[in-house]
Amino acid sequence: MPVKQIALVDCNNFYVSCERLFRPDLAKVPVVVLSNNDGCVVSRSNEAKALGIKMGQPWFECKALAEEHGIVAMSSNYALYADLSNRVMNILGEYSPLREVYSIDECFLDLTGMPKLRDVTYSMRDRVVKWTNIPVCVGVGPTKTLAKLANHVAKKHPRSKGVFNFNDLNEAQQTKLLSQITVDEVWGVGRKLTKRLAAHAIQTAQDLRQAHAPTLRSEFGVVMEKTQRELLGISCIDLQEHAPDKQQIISSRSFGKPVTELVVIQDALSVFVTTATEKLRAQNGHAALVQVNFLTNRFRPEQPQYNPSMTVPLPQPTNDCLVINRWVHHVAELLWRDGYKYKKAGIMLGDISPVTMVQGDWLEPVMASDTKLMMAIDGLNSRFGRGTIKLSGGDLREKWGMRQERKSPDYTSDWAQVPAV
DNA sequence: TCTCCGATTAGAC
DNA sequence: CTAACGGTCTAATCGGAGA
Repeated sequence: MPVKQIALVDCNNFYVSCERLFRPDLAKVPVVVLSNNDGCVVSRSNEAKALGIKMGQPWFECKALAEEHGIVAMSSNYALYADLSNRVMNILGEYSPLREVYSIDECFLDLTGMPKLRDVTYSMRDRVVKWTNIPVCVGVGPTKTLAKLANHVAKKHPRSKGVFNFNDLNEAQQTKLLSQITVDEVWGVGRKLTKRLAAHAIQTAQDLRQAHAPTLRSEFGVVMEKTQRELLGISCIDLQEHAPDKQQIISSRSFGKPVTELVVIQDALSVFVTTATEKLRAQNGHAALVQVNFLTNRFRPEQPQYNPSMTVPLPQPTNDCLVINRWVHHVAELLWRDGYKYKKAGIMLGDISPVTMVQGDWLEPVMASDTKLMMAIDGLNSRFGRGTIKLSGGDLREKWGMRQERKSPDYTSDWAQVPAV
């Protein structure tokens, strides 16, 4: 069996690249995109990276530097990113039916056996930029982990012109390359493991590859063992063409300002229930438990802290937002304590299983009336926009909604906001 | 003592 | 001028409860 050719295509600075699409004036300017609530930096242009802005850095910490250098910061616009992501993924899907959309900006493709592979990978890169204006890099290797590393090489070395194939290296070249890559660049090795590995004198990808396997297994567990085998070219992580159904669905948000009233949190929770049950119904599931939690601001340790959470089993599994909302509101009352500044709240739907049609009659499957109502709600919301039909009327969003002071217009979902040509 | 289950940890992006 | 540090998800592992 020939060696596999697994490609990882990764969009460069994805959110920033999306924002630049409709703002060509930002092409050479340092740009960052902020997380929800304008909290921290989640995407940086190369110029912003060069100025020392760190991934995940709180935005207020960057403000002085930003003003000094004219860094442009944007609130995140997920509708825009999701739309552009779909366009990129559709283009890539034409190169191979064996495609795993791994994240909003990354995609694995199995290109094994493809003639003129080198030309194909360059063509992918060119076509995506040409058709979407989103620059991407392509890494190829015999396993997903090595494809990831190859992508890292493609990004880092300008000489590669955005494409790098690990399979083109001989044994000695592989060893040399992996010795130059620190172990924290390896997929699955994060901050904590990097430290623990260092204690075993494992500093580079090559160190990890040639470490004593049984020791690695007993000290670091099966995940690390798989990572090592993947570095050796033995595939342990399969391509997942179809995303599996979710086992749990979370909806939570930090508030724009501290919340001190139960009704305000209740209002937020209703919105969370709406979005969570929409996702649940989209995968044709129902949940058997729901969890509610509140959090105070952990970055203000001088303020009184209270982070309650309660899980309730539902008497019957359901995906009905009205039913779940009643439980959530009830639990919220039980958890609530006056005198705290709440910073965040959320719900989690768990113990999810597929809905099986209730068979009441051999000819006519019975559909509960609440199911029909939910389908009607989903239909209207998808046709006329999310929020057309929603729970609870209290217009309290202003009291908890997130800060988004620098959001770009909805270019791809609202004609009225597209700039005139 | 073993098994099950919820909570915790570590990772990714 | 407020207030000023994300959100979702999975798999593995840990630790206590109950059989």
